[in-house]
Amino acid sequence: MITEISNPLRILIDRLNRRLVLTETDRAAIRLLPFKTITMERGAYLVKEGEQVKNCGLLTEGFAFRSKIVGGGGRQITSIYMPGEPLDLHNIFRQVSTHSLQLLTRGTLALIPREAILALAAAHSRIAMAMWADMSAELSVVREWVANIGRRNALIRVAHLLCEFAARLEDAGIRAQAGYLLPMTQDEIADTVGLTPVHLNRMFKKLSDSGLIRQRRGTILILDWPGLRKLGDFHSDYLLKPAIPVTQ
Amino acid sequence: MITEISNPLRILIDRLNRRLVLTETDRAAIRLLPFKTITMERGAYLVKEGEQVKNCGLLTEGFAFRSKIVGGGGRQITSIYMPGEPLDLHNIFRQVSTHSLQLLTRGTLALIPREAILALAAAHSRIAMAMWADMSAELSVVREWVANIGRRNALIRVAHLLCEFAARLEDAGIRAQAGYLLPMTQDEIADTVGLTPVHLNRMFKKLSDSGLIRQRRGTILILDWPGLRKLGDFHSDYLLKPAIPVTQ
DNA sequence: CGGTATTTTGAGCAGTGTCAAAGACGGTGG
DNA sequence: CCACCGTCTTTGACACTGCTCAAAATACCG
Repeated sequence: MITEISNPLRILIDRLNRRLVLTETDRAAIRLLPFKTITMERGAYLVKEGEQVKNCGLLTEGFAFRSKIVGGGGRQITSIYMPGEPLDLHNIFRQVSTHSLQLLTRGTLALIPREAILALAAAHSRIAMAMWADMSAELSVVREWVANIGRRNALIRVAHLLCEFAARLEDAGIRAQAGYLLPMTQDEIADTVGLTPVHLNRMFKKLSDSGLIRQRRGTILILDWPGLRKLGDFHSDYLLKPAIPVTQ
Repeated sequence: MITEISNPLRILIDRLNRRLVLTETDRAAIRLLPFKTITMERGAYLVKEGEQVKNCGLLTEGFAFRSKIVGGGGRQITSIYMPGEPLDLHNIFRQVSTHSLQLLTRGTLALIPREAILALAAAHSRIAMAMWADMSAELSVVREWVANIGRRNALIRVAHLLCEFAARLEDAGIRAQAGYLLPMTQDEIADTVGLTPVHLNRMFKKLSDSGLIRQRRGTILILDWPGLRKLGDFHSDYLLKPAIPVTQ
């Protein structure tokens, strides 16, 4: 039972199937993918900026993030990945990664050779489409981040991010609307929303003081979900929607 | 000859082929896609936030952009599209658009029914993969924008955007490194880089004063490309790379 | 229990935004 | 061809958000 659930390929199938309904043939093909499982520590690099990408990682446990270092030395996090999400479907079409991918917590990954994924997609169009759809969902989130960072002030920006995490965790089947474990330091959150750690901290305090959340290291308690949602200008419509069936 | 070149489906084939090499069968299938051509004025909406998406647009002439309105009324532009680029491969997997798509200039589009694209991709895996790869390239640009807006100051941010446009235009076969027509008002550019029009204007002036560029309405002359590149912390590696062949 | 990483607070400052008005440009109608 | 008008750009003065630097307080870990 546990092996069933924790089988990485099963997780991948479920995930893709939520994007676009797969046939039994598709599923069977995915189940044949070669992979190896590894466990890595918090902070470990899966891919470094400028490195060759050989594998596509599937995050079976733990959290990860993608980041980019700019000229001045600043770091910007451009995606956060939650347990069960496939990584690096992104870099699959390029030889060299343009940013880093690291674990936010200790985590377990299934590494699938890039070539195997490409061959699978080439052989099964629905799988290619599901991966395309998965990337489409990710793009949608990244666009929202552009809007969030570009056009919302610090307080709203932080509130928005907290809402997004809650919503995505719920999507992943983890109850989070009342609060959740957020395995990020304030430094990391600051690099996600384009603020200074110091200023981020002040915004957290403001959110706490207004009774919307309560926070301890790594934990966010949401005391007033509607309020946080409203303040954060959060509308979940940019997130994943139910899969569409493809009638061929 | 002209019909050859301006045939929207030929443009689409070329574009996808740059992402991932297509076979003759794939090309033939694309050539059979139904489409209708329309010409629209500057500012016209292709899709509005919240609207149903029925077609996938291919921009044969002109420029377009995608934008999102946030709660406070601000607008953030999340993508700029150049002539020859396919639009809305993005929204193809969702019933309702989460942002608007508008023309930046008068432009011509080929509208291809969403269903036809989906059926095509389902029937030809390489085409699905090419579209996926195309979206991957777009995601890469949007990520860079997150880093640009989140972690670079106003001056660098603007310089970076100007470099990106030059590079993308060159990619599209338009000589631009010495200067180009940039069909955007300063208001629009400001909404792209997350600045106020007033402040954007000052940054433009600064770039002019330091001899890097010269600008007149809608035209950017690049006087010192290496200098602009350096100031703008611009490295083109996040942009489109040559297509990879798929050996199946 | 000590050492290190993280969070919190303070004070002062810089960068960017706001508001307002003047200039320039480009299109239109007479 | 000119005058007018609306849009876009430019400039100024000032306010405020968010950043910097520095230090203290707190949590975590061996």
